[in-house]
Amino acid sequence: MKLSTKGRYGLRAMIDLARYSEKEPVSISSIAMRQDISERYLEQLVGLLKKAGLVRSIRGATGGYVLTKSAGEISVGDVLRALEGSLEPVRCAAFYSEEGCMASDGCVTKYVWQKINDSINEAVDKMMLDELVRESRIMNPNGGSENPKCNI
Amino acid sequence: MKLSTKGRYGLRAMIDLARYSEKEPVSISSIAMRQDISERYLEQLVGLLKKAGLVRSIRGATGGYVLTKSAGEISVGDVLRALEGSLEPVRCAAFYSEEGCMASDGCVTKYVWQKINDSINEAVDKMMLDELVRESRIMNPNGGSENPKCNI
DNA sequence: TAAATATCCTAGTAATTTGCTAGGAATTGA
DNA sequence: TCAATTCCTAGCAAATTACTAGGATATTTA
Repeated sequence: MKLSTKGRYGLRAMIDLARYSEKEPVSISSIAMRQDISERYLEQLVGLLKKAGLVRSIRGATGGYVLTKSAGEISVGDVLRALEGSLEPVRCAAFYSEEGCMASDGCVTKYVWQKINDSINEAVDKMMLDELVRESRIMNPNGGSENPKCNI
Repeated sequence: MKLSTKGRYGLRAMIDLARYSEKEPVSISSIAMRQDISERYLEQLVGLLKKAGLVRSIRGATGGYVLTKSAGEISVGDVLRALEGSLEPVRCAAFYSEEGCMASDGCVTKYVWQKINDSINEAVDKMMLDELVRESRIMNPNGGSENPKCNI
């Protein structure tokens, strides 16, 4: 039940991007430097955020990325699902996904997975990015990593 | 953010065990047959449940396993944590676990991981095993797998 | 007492997933 | 033109997962 580095790094990157993209587009390299994430790997993560429509890219020199919506309209859930694919604990946990399961009715544990799925989604969908950006400015006024010395 | 087969199979096994161990100990092989799980693999899973103190073993012929407490006193959370180790989405999400992280204060995302962790634990800790056993008897009165034809 | 049925313990291992690195093409501002 | 950027795909080592396997130990029953 662990989040991968995609989710962990990607959320940090997104907070950073939200924080620094108000005046001008933010480049991958600047996020990578501040957040201490491999530039090449981060490229791929931001690619996922773009594919999900959370960020927009500006190509060429002085290019970079900006949010497509305000930080107050983007939830942690939006970000994590864009990066991790889905947060459901089991491949059949979302009520709409019958993917590969013939049980549908006779399955007792499916009820459990759905409850877990619902509670995760509820938690992540009520945390919005602007709140985390505010937090970041307070905790780390001079900029830099959202989690200094974090080796997790 | 997926549960492994340990958690998935293990919870099914535990529901089965709770359902059939009222009169006599339940053997690994009978659970394995009903739930269609590899006997040898299931041995290991039940070993984890025993180590966590949720079941007690009776060795020798006619032996098997029984619950150490009533099914109403065992939560889904107890079972899943016994099997998966911890349900925290990131290794620093539980407020007590500073494991490997030097950030403690300056970390913005930790707040997010804690919220997710709390919501997962709240969900799994309020579902008790007896409820699932009741559900199982209704859905599947003749016994057999908790999730027939489930290939997940 | 021997056989059958259990749990118990540890090691090995193939397949999958993760967490990157690498190369290079395309775009754009100065 | 050139430097800085995004964009796209492939490859790959390390870790993890999901088992299988072998065999020791305990207990009941014939």
